[in-house]
Amino acid sequence: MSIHARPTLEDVAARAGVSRATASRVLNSSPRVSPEALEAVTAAVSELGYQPNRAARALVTRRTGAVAVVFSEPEPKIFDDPHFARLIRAGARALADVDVQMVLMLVHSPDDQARAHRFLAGGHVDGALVFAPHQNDQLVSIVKKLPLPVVYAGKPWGPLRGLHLVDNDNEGGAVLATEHLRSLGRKKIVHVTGPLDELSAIDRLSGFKSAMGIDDKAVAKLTADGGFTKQGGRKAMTELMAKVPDLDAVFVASDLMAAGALEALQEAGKRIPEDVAVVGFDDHVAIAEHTEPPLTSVRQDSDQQVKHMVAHLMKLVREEPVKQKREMLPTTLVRRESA
Amino acid sequence: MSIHARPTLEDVAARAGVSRATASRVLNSSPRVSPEALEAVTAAVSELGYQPNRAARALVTRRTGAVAVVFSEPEPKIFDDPHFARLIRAGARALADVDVQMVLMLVHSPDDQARAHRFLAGGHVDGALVFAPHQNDQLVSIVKKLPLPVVYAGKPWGPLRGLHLVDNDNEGGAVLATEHLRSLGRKKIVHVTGPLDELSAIDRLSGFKSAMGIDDKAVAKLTADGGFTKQGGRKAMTELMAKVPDLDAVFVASDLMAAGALEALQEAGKRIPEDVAVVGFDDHVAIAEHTEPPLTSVRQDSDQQVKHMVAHLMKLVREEPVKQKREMLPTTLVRRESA
DNA sequence: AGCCCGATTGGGATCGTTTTCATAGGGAGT
DNA sequence: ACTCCCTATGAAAACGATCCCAATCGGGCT
Repeated sequence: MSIHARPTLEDVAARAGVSRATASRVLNSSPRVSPEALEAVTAAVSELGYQPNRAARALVTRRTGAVAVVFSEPEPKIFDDPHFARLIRAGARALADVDVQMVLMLVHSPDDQARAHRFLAGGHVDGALVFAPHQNDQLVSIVKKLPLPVVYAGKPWGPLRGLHLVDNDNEGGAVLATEHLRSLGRKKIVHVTGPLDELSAIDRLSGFKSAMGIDDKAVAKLTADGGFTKQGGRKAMTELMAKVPDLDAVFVASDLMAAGALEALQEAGKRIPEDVAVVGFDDHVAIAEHTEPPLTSVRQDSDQQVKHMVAHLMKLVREEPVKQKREMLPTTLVRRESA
Repeated sequence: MSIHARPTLEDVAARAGVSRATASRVLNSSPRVSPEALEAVTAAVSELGYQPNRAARALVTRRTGAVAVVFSEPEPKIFDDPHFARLIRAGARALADVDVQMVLMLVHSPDDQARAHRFLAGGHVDGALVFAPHQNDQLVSIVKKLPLPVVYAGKPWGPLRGLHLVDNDNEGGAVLATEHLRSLGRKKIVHVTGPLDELSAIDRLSGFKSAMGIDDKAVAKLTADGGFTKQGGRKAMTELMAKVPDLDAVFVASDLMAAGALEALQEAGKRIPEDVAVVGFDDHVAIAEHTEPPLTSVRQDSDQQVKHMVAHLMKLVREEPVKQKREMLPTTLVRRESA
């Protein structure tokens, strides 16, 4: 090995006085190595600052050591919603922890879909984490056909048969929120939903419904769609105040919408929580702690979700058995001042 | 080639009736190949749906086909500031366009720095795009020592000798903004700065100073630090209203801060733009178009900046000559209603 | 002593490319 | 007709890991 070249396994083996094969076994923590060999190789590795060559390894193991993280979302939301930034960050971290490279793909247009298809089919990654909540998302049908391990974030639309996913307990969280409002003695509770082409929004709605013990017809009178945006939340809240003038509590299906709803309520002269109690969803700290008053919210731990997704995916990639295809993460209520 | 295995170059060559070497030459668009061979190979490639094996290629070319995109930013900002989401997205897109994988690294803690160092030194990527605007950022000194092509976004702190970077014309943009306010006949113009441990903030300040034609002492009386956050902008604005009660215009060094400043002004009963004209910086559409009133702002095109960074980096990676180490992108004024 | 067995080990093939080097095949120039 | 060169080609050697397979080495039994 020349002075400037990076050391290879050969160099390590030479230094440790063993063969390449043995050195390799140490690196892959095979049990069939003597303690002395193990020590010698370990020492050589750290003395030389050896780092395995990914490409060489990938070539022979037929694994790339990279996974794709795919966000399928019509253009603009990725900018506005801090939720995405958080998920991306969680992904970067969780994957780095298991020493896997993350290939980030943001899919907006049909063009992007085609590109994603080519890439995923091209064997450039060992698996994929897919964030595609919307109904009729072409990407999901594309990905389903691929012979590639995939773990979804939340339920994608369509049949779930055979899909691996990690979901938050949206329904349970909604029940928690609603029951909390009821336990405060609130009688007229309304609900700002997310876009109903996302199952997370639907699940939250159905949690609300069941905690209220009402049917579809009754529920329609108590809800409005806020589209998971701040503006939308504001608008939906205004709408609900017109529809249900005597409302005294609202469960809003996301913190971002709740921030909008709070503004609408306050502009209408309502005091929070005296006149109207408000509960959000996400417990997105950057939002919930800075609203006026601070927002009571249902906590879903996205970091945790992504971590589970990664762990799950790595099992699939290594063809280890997984206990269950679908994991459900609990949600909890975080009380602040708005309810 | 078996039925399910991905085709290799060997398969392509066989089908085209040439040797592996010739097929390879076609793929790398070498000039030394006959038209017939070219056509035959091209046809075979598309018939078989061949995609080169990255690992094999990486192994022999000693290039990974991946670059790191590194953000060095104390924890929380990455969530709040939509600017980051935009940069990340621009990076993902620009790199996908040149068929290079992006490895996203978010560096917050010293631990992260160590990890980044190991990774970058480990030869896992061909180069890096570095976003590290702050003073005394350890990461920059680490990265500088690495024998790795690097392109910075904006000027990192410290000596620029030998560094490659793509910067926005912050100073020019600030001049544009300030002169626009003067041309409206405003007499008492103040400035909300970004954190002065970032050179972009300093450059904007110095543009303001030179357009106002005043010295450091005078400038101190007309400025306050808003830290590039919304809350900070609000606070700085309040401070300035106390310091300069008769102010009739403000140039705010970012749109996010401008949103906060607008709130502060309006709560103090000022009409925009009648009483106080406001100009922001960034032209971050998601913000500037939705403030009340819509915000006049200095446009810097981050997508373009990232694209240039990628192009620049790829030249370095391929060891092609670059005309100039430092590129400066123009900024323009976008008029809306706030000034 | 002779044999077997399990535990370690090393040799060498292999993964799919790129790239060097040698060679074949023509046309141009004398 | 013979050389000279230039172009297009193919054979084969890398690149740096993993892993199959055979070989070695003791130790425990018979």
